[in-house]
Amino acid sequence: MELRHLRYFVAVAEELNFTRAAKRLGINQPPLSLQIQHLEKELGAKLFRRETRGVTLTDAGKLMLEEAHVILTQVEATKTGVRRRARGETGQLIIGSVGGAYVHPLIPTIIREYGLKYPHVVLAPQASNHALLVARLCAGQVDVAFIWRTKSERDNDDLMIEPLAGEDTVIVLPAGHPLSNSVSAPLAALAKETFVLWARALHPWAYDAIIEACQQEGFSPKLGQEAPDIVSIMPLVAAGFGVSVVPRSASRFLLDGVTYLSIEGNTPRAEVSLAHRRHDRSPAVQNFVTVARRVTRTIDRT
Amino acid sequence: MELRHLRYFVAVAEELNFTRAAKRLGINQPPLSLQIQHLEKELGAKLFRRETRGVTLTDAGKLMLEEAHVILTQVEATKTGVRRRARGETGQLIIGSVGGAYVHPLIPTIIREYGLKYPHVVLAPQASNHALLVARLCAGQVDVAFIWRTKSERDNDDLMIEPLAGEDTVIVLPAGHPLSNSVSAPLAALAKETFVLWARALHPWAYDAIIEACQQEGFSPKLGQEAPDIVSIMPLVAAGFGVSVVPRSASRFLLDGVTYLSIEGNTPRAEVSLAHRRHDRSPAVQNFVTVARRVTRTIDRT
DNA sequence: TAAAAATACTCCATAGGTATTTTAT
DNA sequence: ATAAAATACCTATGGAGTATTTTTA
Repeated sequence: MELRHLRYFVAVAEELNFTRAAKRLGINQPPLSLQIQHLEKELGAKLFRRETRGVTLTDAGKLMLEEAHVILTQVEATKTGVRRRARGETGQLIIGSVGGAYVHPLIPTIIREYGLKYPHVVLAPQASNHALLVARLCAGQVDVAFIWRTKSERDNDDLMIEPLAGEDTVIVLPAGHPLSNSVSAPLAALAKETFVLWARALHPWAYDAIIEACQQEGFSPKLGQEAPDIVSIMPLVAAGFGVSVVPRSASRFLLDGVTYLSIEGNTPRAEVSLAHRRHDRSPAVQNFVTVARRVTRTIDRT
Repeated sequence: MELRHLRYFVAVAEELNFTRAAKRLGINQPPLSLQIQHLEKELGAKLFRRETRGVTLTDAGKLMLEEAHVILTQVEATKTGVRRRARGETGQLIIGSVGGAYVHPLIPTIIREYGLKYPHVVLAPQASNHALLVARLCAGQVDVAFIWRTKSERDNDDLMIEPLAGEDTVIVLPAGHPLSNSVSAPLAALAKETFVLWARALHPWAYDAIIEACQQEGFSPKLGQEAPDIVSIMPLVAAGFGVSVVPRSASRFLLDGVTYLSIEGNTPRAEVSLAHRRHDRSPAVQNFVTVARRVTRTIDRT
C-alpha cells in the first residue's frame, strides 16, 4: 500500500464517483479504477459498492475513509514538522554556561533575543564548570556554552570558540585591606597575598590569564582556597581567605565586605565566548550562533 | 511523498548505513540513496549526515523517525482494522424486533450465539412495531429485524424475510370467562366476542392470519381496543376489554387474570422471521443471518 | 586509504493514457 | 437506454539494477 492509494481512495470516497474523482486527481478514470482495485485486492476487502449512478462506501470503506484521513493528515503534519525542525524552529537547545557567566549582560540579552525569534525551541540552561561544559559539548550533551576562552583551547579541532566580548579584570579585596580605599593598584601590589581562585582543572582561564600576568609582573601568586565558580569567590574573599582577580563584569556583584579595584599596568583580559561543536550543522545551534553574533555586533555599536 | 519513502527511511535510520539498509529492504544501495535524496528534497531538509562509516540522524531526521514509525504503525493498524471490518468482526449491528418477539426462545439464543462469535460487533437492539421496522430496514436505519412474517410481504423486492420457526396460536381469555376452564376451543367459539388486537397498520400479521382464519370459520371478529404490541394485549384482556389470539410463544407470559386455550381445528399460524435487505452485502448482516440459520437448524434438530 | 555514499547509465515494472466493452438500473 | 465502471492495450515515467566515481574521516 502506498499513500497514493489512500489519496485516490479519499477522492473517490468523497466524490462517490470514479470519473469525477479522477478529474479532481488530474488522472483518467481507468487508472484510478485500477489503483482502487489494487487497494481492495491488497486488503482483501471491497471498499465500494459499484452502482449505476456512482458508488457507495461499504462498512469497510467507511472505516477506511476515517483512517485514511487520519493518516494523510499525519503525513502532512510530519512534513511541516520536519521542515520546521530542519529550520531550527522547533526542538530543544541545551545552553551551558560557566557559573556566573550570566553576570555579563550580553548573555541574557542573547538568550532573550533567541527566545523571541525561536519561541518553539525549548531552552535548557545548564550551569557548570568550564571543564565539564567542554566535555559535554564534545559529547553532544550540551549544544552551546558560554565560557571564558582559554589560550589552550583556541585552536581546538572539535570546538569552535568565538569571543563575544573582551573585558579587563579587576582586583577583589576584603574590606579593611590596606588597599581597599584605593581606586586602582598594579598586580604587583598583591605579590604577598593569598589568591582565592578556581580549581585549575575546572577553570583553566584563571591560569592562562591571571597567573601568567602575575608572573610577568615578577611573582607567582600564592594560592589559597579554591572556589567552584566565579560567584563563590566573593564570599570567600569577604570571609578573609585572600584576594582575587575576576572579570570586570563580575564586579556587578556587590557584596558587603568586598571591594573592587581596577588594575594598573599589565592587566589580565577575559573574553566571554560562545563555544559550540565546529562541525555541528544543527540548525538550532546555527541559529543561536547567528543571533549571538548579531546581538554582539549590535551591543558593540552602541 | 509515498510510504515507500518512509519505509526506506526507517530502514536507513535503524541501520545507520545505506548498504545494510538496502540489503534489508531487498534492493540495491544506489536506488535507496536516490529515494532518500528525493525524500530530503521534497522536505527541503537533510535527514542524515553522511559520514565515512555510515550515517547519523540529524535533528530533523530524529523527528522524522518518530513520525514515520507512528505513520507506518497506523497504516498497518488500518489494514488489519479494515480487513476485520470487511469480515464483519467489528462494527455495529442494529437489531430490530417487534415488541414482544423476544418471548420466542429462538431470538435470545440467536443473539447470544452471534455475540459469542463476534464479540467486537456492537449490538444495538431496537424494539418497535412491524411497520416502522420494515420502513427502517428499507431505509438502512435497522440492519436486521425479527418480525412475524405477513403474506403481503413475502415476495418483497427489497426485503428478504426468512421464517425461522413456525408456531400455532392460542386463545387469550380473561379470568372468569365461560371457556376459561377449558383446555381448548375452536375459533368459532369466539364469534360473539370482542377481539383485542394490534392496529392494522402497525402489525399486519394479525390480519393476514387471525382474521382470515376467523372468516374461514364463518365470522368476522368484532374489533375492540387496539394494543401497541404483543405484551400489551394480555393486560387489556385481563382488564376485560375482550379476548385475543396470540402466537403460542407469547403464552409464556403468565399474568393473573389471563388464561390461554389451544385452538381446535382451523388454527392461525405465526412465523417468527428474520428480515434484512435482500441486497445488503454487509458482512455483519451476512454473519448474523448465517448464525440465525445455524441456530435455527440446531434447535429444530433437538 | 578504505569504507560507504553518490553518480551515471540502463532496464523494466507499473502508473497513467486511450479506446472500447460491460454492467446495473 | 444510459451513465459509469471495468477491461484491453499502449505509452512512458521513474524505481531499481549495474558499474563506477566521489566523499570523508
